Amino acid sequence: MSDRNGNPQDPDNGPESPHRLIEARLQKMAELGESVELYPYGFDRSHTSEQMRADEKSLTEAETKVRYPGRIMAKRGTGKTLFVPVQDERGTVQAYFRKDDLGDEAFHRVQKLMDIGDWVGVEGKLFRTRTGELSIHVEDFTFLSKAIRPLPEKYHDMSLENRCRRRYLDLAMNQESRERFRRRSEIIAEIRAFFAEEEFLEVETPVLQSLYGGATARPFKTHHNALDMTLYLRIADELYLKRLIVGGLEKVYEIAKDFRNEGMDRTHNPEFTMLECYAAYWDYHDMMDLMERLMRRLARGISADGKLKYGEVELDFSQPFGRIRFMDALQDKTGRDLMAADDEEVAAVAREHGITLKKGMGRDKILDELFSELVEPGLVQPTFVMDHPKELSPLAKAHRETEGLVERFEMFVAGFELSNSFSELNDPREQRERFVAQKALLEAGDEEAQQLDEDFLQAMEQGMPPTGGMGIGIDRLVMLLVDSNNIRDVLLFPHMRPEQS
RNA sequence: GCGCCACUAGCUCAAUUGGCAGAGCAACUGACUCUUAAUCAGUAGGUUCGGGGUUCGAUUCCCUGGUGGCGUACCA
Repeated sequence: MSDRNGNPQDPDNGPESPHRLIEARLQKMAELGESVELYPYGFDRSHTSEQMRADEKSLTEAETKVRYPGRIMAKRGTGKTLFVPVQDERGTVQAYFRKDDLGDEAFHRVQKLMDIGDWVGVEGKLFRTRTGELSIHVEDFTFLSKAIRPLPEKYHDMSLENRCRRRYLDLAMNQESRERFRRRSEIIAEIRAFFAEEEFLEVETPVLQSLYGGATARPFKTHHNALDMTLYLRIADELYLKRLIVGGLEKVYEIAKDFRNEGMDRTHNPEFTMLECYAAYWDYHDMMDLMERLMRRLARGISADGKLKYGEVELDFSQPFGRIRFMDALQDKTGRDLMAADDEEVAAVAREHGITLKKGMGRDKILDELFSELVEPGLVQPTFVMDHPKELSPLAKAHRETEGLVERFEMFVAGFELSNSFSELNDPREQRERFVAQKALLEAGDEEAQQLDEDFLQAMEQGMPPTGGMGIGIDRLVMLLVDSNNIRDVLLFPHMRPEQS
C-alpha cells in the first residue's frame, strides 16, 4: 500500500481533507440525497443471483418480476442504455437500464450519481441480452447504500497484503475468496455434525488462565485489573477437558482459539483454531480410527472417491491410512537402530545428517529433529506416526509394551502435521513426576516447558478413567481441504502488524 | 530472531548510466439505445513509505526507521 504512511493523498486522512475521489462521491451523495434515501433500512429480495440462474427458464417464461439487491461492480453505458453487473454473495446478474423506460431524472440518477461499489436493489423481468448475458430489465430501482471510497481495480489481483489487511475488499472483489470462507464454515459445521454423531459433547473452557499448560509453547500474558493478577491466554484446552473426563463427562470436545507467542509464517498464526477431543475408556488406537473416519468423511464431502488434489499431489483418503512407528521410520532413513543407540550415537547420527545440535538438546529432542528433517517431508499420503519418545510428551501415557516410549500418534499429510493424540496419562503419581521434571526445565530457562498445575493434579488424583485424547489444527485442515498453501488464505483476519505513520 | 528482495497516482504496475515521474483500470467532461476489461474524444490526479546523507541534480546511490514478500529458525 502506498498510503500506509498517511501522506496527504491518503483517503484515510479523514473529513478535514477528503481525497479527490472521495470528494467526487460526496458531491454525488449531496445531489442524490435531495431525491432519495441514501441509507434505507432494508430491501425485500425475491431472488438471489443463484436462484435466478437456477430457475431462469420458469422465471423468464412466466415473466416474473424479480427484486434483486447487490453491489455495483461495473458500469457500461451506451448513451441511453446502461449495463450494470450487480453482485450478491454467490454471483452476479446484470441490470439493464434504459432511459426510455425510466425517464430522464431516474436515468440520470443511475448514470451519473450511482458509483461502482454502491449497493442497489433492482426490480424487473429476467431476460438474456443478445450476447447471452443473464440480465434484469430494470423497471424500478432503489439505492441501498452509497460507497464513498472506490473499489480496487477489477482486472488485477490485489496484493496479498491488501487482501489480508482489507479483507472486505478481497471478499468484495473475489468470488473465490467468498467461496473459500464459505467452505471453511461448512467444513467446521461438518466436523461438529461428525462429533455429534459420535456422541461427543461440545463444551467451552476458559481462554484466560492463571496457569497455562497442555502444550509446549510460549504464552501471551495479560492482566486482570480487579484481581491484580497475571493471566495467560490459553495455549491448549487439554487440562480443562481432562478435568471434565474426571468429572464423568465421557466424550467431550471443543473447537476454540489457542494463542501461542511464537513466530508467524505460512502455516502459523499467533491465534489459531484447535479442536481437542477426549473420550473415556479409549486409547490412541481408538483415536486413530476416529481420525480416519473424520478425514474420510470430510474428503468425501469434497470428492466422492475420497481423493483430493493438494497442490501438485493427489491425496487419497479412501484407503486405510499408513501407520508407522516413530523409531522404525527413523531406522528406515538412517539405517541405524536408534532405539538401542546411546546419547552419543544419536548425536553422531544427527550430525551426519547435517543437524546442528544446540546446548540443552536432550536425546529425545534430537530424535525429534531428525524426524522432522528426514521423515516428515516424505509423509505425503495420510499417515499415522506412532509411539514417540517419552520426554517430548509429558501428558502421554507410557507405552504398554516398550520402555522409553509413549502411546502417541501424529497424523501427517502433505508433509505437515494435522493432528496429535495420546493415550492420556492418568496416573497422578507419574503425572506429578513429569510435571516436576518439566518444572526443572522451566527453571533452567526453557520458556516452553510446562508449569506444574496443582489443581489439575488434584483433579487427576480424584481418579481419571483411561482416556484417549486428540488435537486437530483446524486451520491446517481447512488449508488441506481447500487446496491452499498459506494459512492467511483460510483466516478471515490473519494477524498483521499495525500500519504506522 | 536472522538473511535476501520490494515499497512510485485510489488499485495493478512502468521509468535506460543519477538528468522533464508514465500507462491501464477507477475518477471527471462530452458522444453513443444490447454492452460485458464496452468504445471514441478530452481533463484532472504524485511528499516516488518516513527521516537523514552524497551530488549541480536522487524514484535511482549511501545510512536509518517502518511495512510487506520469500527463505531460514522455533512452533501446530
